Amino acid sequence: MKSSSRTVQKEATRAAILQSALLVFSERGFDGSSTRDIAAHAGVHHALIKYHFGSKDTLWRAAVTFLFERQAAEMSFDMPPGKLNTRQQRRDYARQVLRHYVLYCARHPEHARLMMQESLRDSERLQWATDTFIAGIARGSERFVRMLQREGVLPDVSVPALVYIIVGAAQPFYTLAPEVRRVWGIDPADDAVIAAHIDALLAVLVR
Amino acid sequence: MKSSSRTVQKEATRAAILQSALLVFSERGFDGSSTRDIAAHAGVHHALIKYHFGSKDTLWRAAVTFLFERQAAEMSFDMPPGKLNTRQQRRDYARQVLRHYVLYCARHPEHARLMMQESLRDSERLQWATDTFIAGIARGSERFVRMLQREGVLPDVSVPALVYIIVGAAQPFYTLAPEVRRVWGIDPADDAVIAAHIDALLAVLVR
DNA sequence: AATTTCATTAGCCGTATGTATAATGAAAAT
DNA sequence: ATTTTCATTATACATACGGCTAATGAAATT
Repeated sequence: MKSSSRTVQKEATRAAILQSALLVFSERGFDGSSTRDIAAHAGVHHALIKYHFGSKDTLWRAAVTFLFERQAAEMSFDMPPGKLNTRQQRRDYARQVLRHYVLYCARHPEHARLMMQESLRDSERLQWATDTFIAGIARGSERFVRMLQREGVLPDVSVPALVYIIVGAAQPFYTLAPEVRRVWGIDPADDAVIAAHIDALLAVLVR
Repeated sequence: MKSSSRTVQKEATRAAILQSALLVFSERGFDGSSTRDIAAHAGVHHALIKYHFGSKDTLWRAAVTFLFERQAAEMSFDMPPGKLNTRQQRRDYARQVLRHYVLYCARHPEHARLMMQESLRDSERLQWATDTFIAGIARGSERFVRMLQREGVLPDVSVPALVYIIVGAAQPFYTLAPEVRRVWGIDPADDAVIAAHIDALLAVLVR
């Protein structure tokens, strides 16, 4: 565990580039982002991107990996063991999971922004992201939705459609925050606005 | 009304460029799209973009104008006059409007794709689009939602949140079609899949 | 104190970009 | 038949891009 002055600075530089990449990639997409912009935003020379990440493509993959690992760390879809016996308990659990998911979307809108950019068209990057992260999450979402369907919390309709309805109800309000601000004059980063959105989402989805 | 051989060909070229721009802009975003790509995809020389549209920026505005004018032509939020007296009539009207909106999203996924790309960050283009088109549509959506709230069809919660929940429930299933295909193995362009999505959306939203 | 390591920077290369101007040639007008 | 119009193409230009190599210099090691 070496933590020399140089090593610390190196990690700081790497982290700064990664954070800058998250922001730029999520707002401009892969093709619209330039490594020079990302480097400038991080306050370093653009050659450091090759040094720390190898290439623009590898940097993108590192950014996506960071996003999904953070999501896995902040979100936990695991059911509390043996505590989901009654229907009311499962409904409360559903509410809690949805609430946490919306809060994650609100706190980290760049996650959905970046992935959305890549999911608009098929590409090798999308294939890698789906194989590596999204497919597993989708399987978890499917189990979650089916459980709620068994309890009558969600209607007994197409599961993929329901998953995208839930995700679509949660994400766009924050990913499209610039539009929301302009059109509605409210700020999706405001805690009160987030609370109102959670209320609305739970009122619509959970019954 | 002149329709000489040259004029006809000119309009055909203009239309080909516009359609190509819709596709490329919607998949790659403004910064990620190149006028040479758009021209090549339309099978014409890239200098014709300047000739017909002036600049890349003006071409983008022309594409957006085309999208919203087509939406206005294909969608009609106007209520059938004097036919919305009973609560059941209004509920059926809500179902019909939502059904048509989902069908529009399914038929023309490039519309939401293109606008989404631009709504991820604030820009002069977003400001122009909101002022010119989106603000008016938002006001119509607000009236629509409030009407459904009065009827008890939608819960009495934040209107902007509800609008984005509805739009988010309808759009992403089609804008993110490449992801849906990879992750779920179904095709959101398939009529049966669309019908299932509409059923799911109405079951969740309209009560 | 001398040497080595290595994170960072400077700068080049081939290509791609948006835009502008001149050239072309077939259709339209005379 | 000749001239004019104008949609289209060819070409040029300055800038920006991703990727790469060499230079730098301060920290780490000897």
